[in-house]
Amino acid sequence: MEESELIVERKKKLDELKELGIEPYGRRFTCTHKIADIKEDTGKVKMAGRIVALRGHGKAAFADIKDITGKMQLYFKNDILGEEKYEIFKKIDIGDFLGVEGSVFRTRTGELTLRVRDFKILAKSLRPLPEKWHGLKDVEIRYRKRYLDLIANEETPRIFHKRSQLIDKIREFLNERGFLEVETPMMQEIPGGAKARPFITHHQALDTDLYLRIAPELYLKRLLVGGLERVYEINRSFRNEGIDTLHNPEFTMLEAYSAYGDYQEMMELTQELIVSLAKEILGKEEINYQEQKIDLKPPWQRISLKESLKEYCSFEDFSDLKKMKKIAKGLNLELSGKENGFEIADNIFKKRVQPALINPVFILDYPRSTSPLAKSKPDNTKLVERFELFIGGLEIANAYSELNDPAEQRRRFEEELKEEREGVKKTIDEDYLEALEYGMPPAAGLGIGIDRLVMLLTNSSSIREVLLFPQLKPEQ
RNA sequence: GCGCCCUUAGCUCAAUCGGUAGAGCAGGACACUCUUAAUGUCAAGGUUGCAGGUUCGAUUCCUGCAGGGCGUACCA
Repeated sequence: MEESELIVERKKKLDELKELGIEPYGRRFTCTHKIADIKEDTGKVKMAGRIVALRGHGKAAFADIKDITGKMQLYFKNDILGEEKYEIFKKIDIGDFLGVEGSVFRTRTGELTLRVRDFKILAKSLRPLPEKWHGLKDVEIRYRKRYLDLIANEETPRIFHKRSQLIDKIREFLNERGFLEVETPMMQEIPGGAKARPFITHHQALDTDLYLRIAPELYLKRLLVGGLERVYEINRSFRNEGIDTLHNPEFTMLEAYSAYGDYQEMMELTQELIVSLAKEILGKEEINYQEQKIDLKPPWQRISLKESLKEYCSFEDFSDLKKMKKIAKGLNLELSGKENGFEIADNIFKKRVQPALINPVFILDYPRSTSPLAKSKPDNTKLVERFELFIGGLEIANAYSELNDPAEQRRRFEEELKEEREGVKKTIDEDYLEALEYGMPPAAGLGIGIDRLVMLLTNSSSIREVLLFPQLKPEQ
């Protein structure tokens, strides 16, 4: 590819600097201040950052320099820097990293400005930055070259600060309550804990196929067997499925398990956690998400799956296939005809009910057939003690009372085996069943999609906006 | 996977009922020692995503491909 004229120009300056004996890629520079800490009465200042704007005035110039804490104006003046230094300054481009030294003053217009007495080039930038005023809008470049997005769009670093803060607060919240953070295998012999298509990889030395985990669940519950009563993990899971605004092949999940609890306890914990996160990060209990106002004030509504379908679609009998198919048709749902009652109901739920769940709602009591790791309800073995949490129409959390009866668990796994699914290894995890046979305390388990929670708290419409490097097809 | 839409200068955007692309920013030259989207003057910058087709002529119309966006399906 032909090199752009803009790059040629910058390389020319690079060479000229080298000829003057200036190293354009500097070393350690010790700062006395970050930009945000600089005040009018701050004396001598040494700070570093990236030049983001230049305004020349013949024998003087203003520049804006940016560090992680903010932006400030620099004033370069011929008779302060000296002729020689000023000539070097003229070879500075927007995008260069500079270490500067000087004293603070206010300009005539009142702007806090650093009068530069000396500076060092810390890194020469060879490529032009995106436009200063409109930023970088091309979504593809924003995702592929996130570093440019971070430089050009103020909102982007803000999102990732919030994301980091959120995960921090989750850890704090759980640690305070006696949960132990653990790390369990991402490469698993039998991918369990969900029913998604896994990624396959191969270990050479062991000469065995391994699967990237689709969920950490079965390993975390082995830890309950081992007596670690409260454990959690915040890390990636991988699902080899379609990519859209809510799904990325690798995504971050919180899974937490609490011995001796049940899904009711988890509802309390989940509600408390999310409310406290909103308060800490946004400073309030109301959030705006995609033109919707969401009120997080507890207590949150709890309604069974059946009741929700009754309320929004006026039917409640999962065995009435005829009626459900009619409703599905009315909603323009494409059905293959092979779906069972719940699958149709689930489709109807997703199309009709879920988008209406703006304020937080716990949907309770799912059919046993779709929840092979959940404990049945004592009064109705067709249903399990499970909830999903919806906020802003997004599925945010999934939790249940954990099934700890090994014989029942085996029957559920066997039921599951009957369902064909392409690309999913159909193997019963005997090791897990063995662990249950040693005895696992009754427990509550919770999974929260961290990416979606971040979407909610940053008002992002796509999961890609909250992932630094979302998955895209390779170029070309 | 399917459907619809998008792709023009480094960036942000114009334009063409088919007649050969224009501006701002950035970059270059000159001027300018308090500007802040600095200013003024001048010059430069493009295989209009890629490959074909129709046409005297395609950036525009058509087909295919690539990448992206949105929707839909899979993701219990």
